[in-house]
Amino acid sequence: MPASEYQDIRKLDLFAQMSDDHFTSLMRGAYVQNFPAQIELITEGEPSDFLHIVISGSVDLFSIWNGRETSMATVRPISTFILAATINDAPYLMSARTLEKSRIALIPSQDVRAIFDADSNFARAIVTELAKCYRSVIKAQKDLKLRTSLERLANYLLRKQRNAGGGAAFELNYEKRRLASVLGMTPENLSRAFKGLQPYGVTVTGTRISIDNQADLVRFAKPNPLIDDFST
Amino acid sequence: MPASEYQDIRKLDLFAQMSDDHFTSLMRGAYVQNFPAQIELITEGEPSDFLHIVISGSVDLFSIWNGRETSMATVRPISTFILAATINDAPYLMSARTLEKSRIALIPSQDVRAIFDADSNFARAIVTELAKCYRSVIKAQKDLKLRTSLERLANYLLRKQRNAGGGAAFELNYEKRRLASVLGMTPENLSRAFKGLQPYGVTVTGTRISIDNQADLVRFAKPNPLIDDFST
DNA sequence: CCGAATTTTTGATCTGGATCAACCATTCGC
DNA sequence: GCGAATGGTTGATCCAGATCAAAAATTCGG
Repeated sequence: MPASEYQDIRKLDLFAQMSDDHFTSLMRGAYVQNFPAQIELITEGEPSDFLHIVISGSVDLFSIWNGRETSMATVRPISTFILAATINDAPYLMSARTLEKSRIALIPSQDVRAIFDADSNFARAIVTELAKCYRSVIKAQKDLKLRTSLERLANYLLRKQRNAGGGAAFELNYEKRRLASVLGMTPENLSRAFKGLQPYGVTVTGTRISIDNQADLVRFAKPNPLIDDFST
Repeated sequence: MPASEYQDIRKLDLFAQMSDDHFTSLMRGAYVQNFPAQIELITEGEPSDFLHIVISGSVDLFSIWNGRETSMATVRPISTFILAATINDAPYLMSARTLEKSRIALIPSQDVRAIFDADSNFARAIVTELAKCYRSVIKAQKDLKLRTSLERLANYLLRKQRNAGGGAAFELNYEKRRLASVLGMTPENLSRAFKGLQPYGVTVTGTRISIDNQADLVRFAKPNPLIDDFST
């Protein structure tokens, strides 16, 4: 692994406080890889051999039962996924695929468990991360159960806008059918939903979104930190 | 706190392995209270001052947005709730209210965080518990998103049957309206769903369920360990 | 650049489950 | 034991979103 990347990982909340020794031994078995879009990284039911960390890009966690598929969550940089399975040495509950070109770090699960027991700062950080993951799932569930698809899209656009820098126009960086899946709806309904947001000043040109009337859209979307704020 | 309850709490996975000293000091700041039905215990958005443990009765975790309310989970004895908020010292994401007369233990969150740092067995137990909670939420979400209400009920009955010893007949120990809420449907639809399972050999007499054709019901329900097995 | 494959959009229809409104069946307080 | 409250069932209607079908737009391999 390149030294610069090594330092980048070291800076993550998860690893920042642990001892040098432990960090080094954790990284000895780790590697970082680039993946194109639409690559299946893990499959539900398999044993959890590696803790995954999204360095850049984004990953869709999804699940299949009886021929039906549903998207469960999106993981964005910089965050781990399948931490719970790693910790409990249990099979993955979800499959994961890249939504776009992504850079992923993989750390052997047994190393994570071993160092967890040896380094209390690392243990503390794991707990914080796990609690964060738990809370984001709850937020996603609230988004899904309390909002219509139109409201979900409106709030998604506002979040996206914010982490694109806050300007009126920004790029949607994946295909609309993927976005539909992420938002828990069909491509047809996403298309209709975009039309439904026109009265609130949203214009769509290909993958470019423009929010022409911020106040109106916010009034309609009613964003709420207990659903939309990923930092808490 | 009565000695028997003290022992019950001590037996929880979360507290079983920690030192006597630390357990005692954790309990010193704790108190136990009886609440009537329909009392709001916590409100989403508030800071998480106490870790809650349901000793008897049951508690509904729910959330409200824009005038709409949805039930997120039901907590039954003996288990904790809002552990993630306690650990991260973050605001509650859900509100909680008693469904029936309930006895609840409250442990100051700052004590939990302090002992977490001092007792590594407790830290380990917290992580395991948190990972378990995370995985149950994921399973519940898969149950909800991938299955129809009829399929959810069928799988619920099979799980319940297994817990009750595996015999063909067993008692439903919930009121049906509570069961409906747990399964994420209205009482009306639960009633219809029970009728819908008759062709698969399910008969209902009051709160007594009888599964007359196990193979048929299993073939319809398609239970899956990655959704229905609460132990992993 | 061109034709084919893939997305996206639009329109029509269907469906699972919610809601509303009655009507039975228990349970409970007096 | 009786009326009232609560819980459960049944039927009718409604709605968000899925599905199906087909046209329009875009992307991509050669």
